[in-house]
Amino acid sequence: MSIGCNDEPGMCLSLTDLFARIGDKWTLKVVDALVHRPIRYNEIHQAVAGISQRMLTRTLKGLEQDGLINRTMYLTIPPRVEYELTELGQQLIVALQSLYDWALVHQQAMSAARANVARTAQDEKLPPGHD
Amino acid sequence: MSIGCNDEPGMCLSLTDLFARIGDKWTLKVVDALVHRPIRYNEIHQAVAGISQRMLTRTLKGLEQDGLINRTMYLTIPPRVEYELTELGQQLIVALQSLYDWALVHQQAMSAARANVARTAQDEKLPPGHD
DNA sequence: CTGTATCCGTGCTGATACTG
DNA sequence: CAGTATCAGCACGGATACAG
Repeated sequence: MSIGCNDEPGMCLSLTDLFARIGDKWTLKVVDALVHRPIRYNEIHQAVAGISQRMLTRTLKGLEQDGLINRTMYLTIPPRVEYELTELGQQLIVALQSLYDWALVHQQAMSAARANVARTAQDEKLPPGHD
Repeated sequence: MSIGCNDEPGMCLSLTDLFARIGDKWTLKVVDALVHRPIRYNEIHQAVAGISQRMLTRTLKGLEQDGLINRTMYLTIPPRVEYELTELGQQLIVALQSLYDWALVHQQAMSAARANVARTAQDEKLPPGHD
């Protein structure tokens, strides 16, 4: 059982590198916006709350570079650009599912642990034996 | 098929939040160092190439807060502190496995796509039709 | 509509020095 | 050995203005 992030150089590039690529602030959300069907630039912009044009364009470019999405441009007036997941992109979604499932089940445990630590830290700050 | 990052607020917190927690520069590598057995601070420091004391301590604290690892301190001289994965942490490793498998299979495709794009970009910069 | 270009603040990170 | 404290650099991301 290992995820091989400190083994040989070749192994390290896999998970760590994948996270470096899709683990940023927006990529996952943008990908999620494309899950169901091809979708236009502005639609993504609306679907992904809070993203700026700059970041949306950057994220889409990155995903396109990695072969996870396709960009299709229609030279109409006004112009129209659609983005869709490639086969590779769809398979990534599938691979992410198990992690998603884990997160659904265990995020509560993580939050609880975090809250517990926070509470303990609070206690430490109280004057000892002030009863 | 969805990873629910733009759905209701409750869903969005799962995968995105998980990535926010373990998707940073070091967490995965530190976790990987703990996979096999309890391990001491300095051992991790050596196992995870390039990490600074500051980042190692921070990362360990974060993992401990999330309930993914346990810290055990032995008040010997010199002091000795061991870190180990909790049940939760070990289950996370399992969940990461499928993503790891995917990465192993497809990172080549992603790299290829990236290289292809880079080459295309090069072509665009060349003077057209100069034989 | 679909981007690009620029500026700028913030936060992450590494380096270094210090402590129990 | 196992951290903590402080500072400085830089990359990331946001806001805004502009372009095809």
